[in-house]
Amino acid sequence: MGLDTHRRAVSDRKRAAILKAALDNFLRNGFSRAGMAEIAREADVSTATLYKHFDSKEALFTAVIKQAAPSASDYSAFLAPGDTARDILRKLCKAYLSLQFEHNANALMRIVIAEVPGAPKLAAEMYDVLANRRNDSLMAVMDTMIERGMLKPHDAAFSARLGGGMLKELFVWPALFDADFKLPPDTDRKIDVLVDVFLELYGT
Amino acid sequence: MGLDTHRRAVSDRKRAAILKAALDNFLRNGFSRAGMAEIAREADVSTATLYKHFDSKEALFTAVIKQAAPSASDYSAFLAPGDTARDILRKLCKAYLSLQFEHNANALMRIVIAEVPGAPKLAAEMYDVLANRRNDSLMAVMDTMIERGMLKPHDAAFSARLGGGMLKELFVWPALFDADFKLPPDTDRKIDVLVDVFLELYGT
Amino acid sequence: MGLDTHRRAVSDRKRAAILKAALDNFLRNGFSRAGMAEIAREADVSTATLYKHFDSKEALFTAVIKQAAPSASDYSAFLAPGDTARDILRKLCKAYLSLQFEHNANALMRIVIAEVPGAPKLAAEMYDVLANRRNDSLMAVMDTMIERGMLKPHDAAFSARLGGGMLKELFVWPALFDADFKLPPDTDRKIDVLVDVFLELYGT
Amino acid sequence: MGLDTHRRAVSDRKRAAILKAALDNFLRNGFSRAGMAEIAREADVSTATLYKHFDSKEALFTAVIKQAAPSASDYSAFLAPGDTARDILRKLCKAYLSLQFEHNANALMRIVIAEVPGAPKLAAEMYDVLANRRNDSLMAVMDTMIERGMLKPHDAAFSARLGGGMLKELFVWPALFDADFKLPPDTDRKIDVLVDVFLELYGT
DNA sequence: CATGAATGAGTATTCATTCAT
DNA sequence: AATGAATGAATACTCATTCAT
Repeated sequence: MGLDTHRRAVSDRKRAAILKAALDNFLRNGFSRAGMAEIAREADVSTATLYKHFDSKEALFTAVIKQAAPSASDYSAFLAPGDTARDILRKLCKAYLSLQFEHNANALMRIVIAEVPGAPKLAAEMYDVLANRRNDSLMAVMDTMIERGMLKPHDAAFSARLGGGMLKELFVWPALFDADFKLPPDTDRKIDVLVDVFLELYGT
Repeated sequence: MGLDTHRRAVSDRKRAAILKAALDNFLRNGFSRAGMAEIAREADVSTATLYKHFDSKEALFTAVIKQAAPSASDYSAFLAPGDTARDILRKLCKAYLSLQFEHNANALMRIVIAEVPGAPKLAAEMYDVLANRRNDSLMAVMDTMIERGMLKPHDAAFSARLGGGMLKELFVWPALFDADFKLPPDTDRKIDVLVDVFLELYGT
Repeated sequence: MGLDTHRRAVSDRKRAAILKAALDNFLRNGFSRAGMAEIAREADVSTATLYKHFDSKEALFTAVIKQAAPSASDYSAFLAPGDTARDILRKLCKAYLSLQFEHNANALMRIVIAEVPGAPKLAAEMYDVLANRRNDSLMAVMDTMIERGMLKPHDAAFSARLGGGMLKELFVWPALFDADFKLPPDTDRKIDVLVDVFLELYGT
Repeated sequence: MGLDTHRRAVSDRKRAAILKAALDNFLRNGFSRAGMAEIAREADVSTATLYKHFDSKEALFTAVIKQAAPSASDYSAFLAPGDTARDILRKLCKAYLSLQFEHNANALMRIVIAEVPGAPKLAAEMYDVLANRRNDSLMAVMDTMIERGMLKPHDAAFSARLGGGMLKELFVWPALFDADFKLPPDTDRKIDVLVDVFLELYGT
């Protein structure tokens, strides 16, 4: 038991080290230029051990993506009692962006997109996580806001996409084409404008 | 002289053949999986000749992208005399999408995005062509529409991005993650909804 | 003591399991394609235990071969009282072939032959078992038949080889080059012909 | 033309060098232990060039075997006018053995046998060359000897196999299990004995 | 004494690029 | 100017063997 526990612990530590090294390497080099030997070396692990944990380069990549991909956070936490619709929408936007700009989500998306022709399934999964699920979360929040009379009744599935699309246009799209893109200083102001537009359409 | 002319002509023809073969190959395989030997073979040219024309795989890639990037069409042609604002906006949307979905623009964007870390300048140029210039064109149209009283006065630079962002969200974003994505059958209806939203915001 | 006995028994059982698994694996895959890890797994034993019993892959191979080599059966049992020379020779042939085609003797020979350059001593031993000893047995039977007047006096050491050679030509040689070779349906008829030839040479 | 001729010549020389180096290497190491890089180095050629000439290790091996395998010589040359049956049979035996013991035929056969489980087709081809075709040649000679009254009428297809089987038993079989086996000094005497046996069965 | 995770050397194959003709 | 054969470095993956627990 003590043995097994220890082994499990060591194994988990190695697995984590591999995932970290792999994330670094993939971010630096993309998928095809990343090298298994280099990843193993950077994780202080032999190549064989690496392959014990992950069957192939693709499997490793998938694991990296799945771990690093921003999981859909629970936006319902944003429905604080005293907040106005404007407050909530602002917070949603900021949460969306922080989710996207932390954890290297933009860079990972670039890599996934690069692999679309070779790994369509992976790309589809990523799209599901990055777009569909996050949209569902947003939609749930809006439905609640409608129920509470904070937004006028409308198709929240659509307006959620609309909101997401506006954010992407201003912040994600440029980041896709520029590895050095950072959220600009006037981000808050831009978010305010977007929220205004949204409220003009759907506010009560 | 006639000889030189002839040689030049032959050389130009080969260059064109190489560019075409390379485009095909990059679209099929992405950058890293594309092969210089295969491109040369498909262009009916020796590898040495290929390297006479393009110094490296990267140089060839850059040339291919620059040539293939869809040039910003002149949207001003859409300002037909008898059209309503709704008519014009609809046509704009369709023109935008046809530009995006023909000539493999989605696939090209995928490849460029994939190479962002390795070729940042190229990516920036592409973004300029694919986003900024097209936005400028859209903005010009909208400015005219404002002048003509078809839209209420507003910041057209912003509303043009808003419109582009909405289109991308519904049609370009999914295409980025799915090589087989086609414009859905209800595209026209969706465009109508987007136009409605736009007009609710900016219509007179 | 009882403990030691028990341990010894367990150890012997594991050793036997390893040998069995190894034989299976070598027969399926040949020497170089066989894998120590797979053998250990199939023997329900850890690789370390496997190496406790056998120092190396080669050592394991040697042990497997030595155990699996068909021991020279006692052909003297075939000298039944009422049988004619023809009867006895027929039975000898059939016994020879059954020894060769059961217990994977052909496959074993293939593997040993394959490893001749790497394990010359083992191969020599195998040849001794597979050819010399069996020939000695045959020779002994023939000497007895000569004594009893069932064959005319001659060099039995040679005629025994002659008989073995004829059988090998028809049945063993093809099996060496075809893993799926089975004894043909007309085997008995062919044996009769061979016996006829033999009797024409050495019969009384 | 001059260019092409030169290139062809260089290419052929390299191909030959590769085949020679590969033969050496396969004989030394067998199939699985042989290394493409080492073969390339020994042939003074890059690995890529090696792969230009032969698609894979298996393809190279097949080519080596096919080139080195002793082609069925034309035994009809042995039917000299003044020779007795005994003379002819002796010469046939010697020719058979010289074919088998030159050109490393025994070692090559060992390698092919080793690869039977992994490359059954190759093994079948080898068997055809090494056994069937040579037997056909022998049979043809015997048929002629029968026609000329030098042997009594009989099934030459069978007697040819019989003769081949006897030779194999004495000379090829031991060579298969002993890489250092050489034709013994009393080979001629043994051949004489075999010929005697054969003539006792089929002589006139 | 048994375990199985870890090792690291080893291998076939590919590909952008160069160079002799 | 054009060829295409040649290069050699690079890479994902395997496997017999060892060692800490």
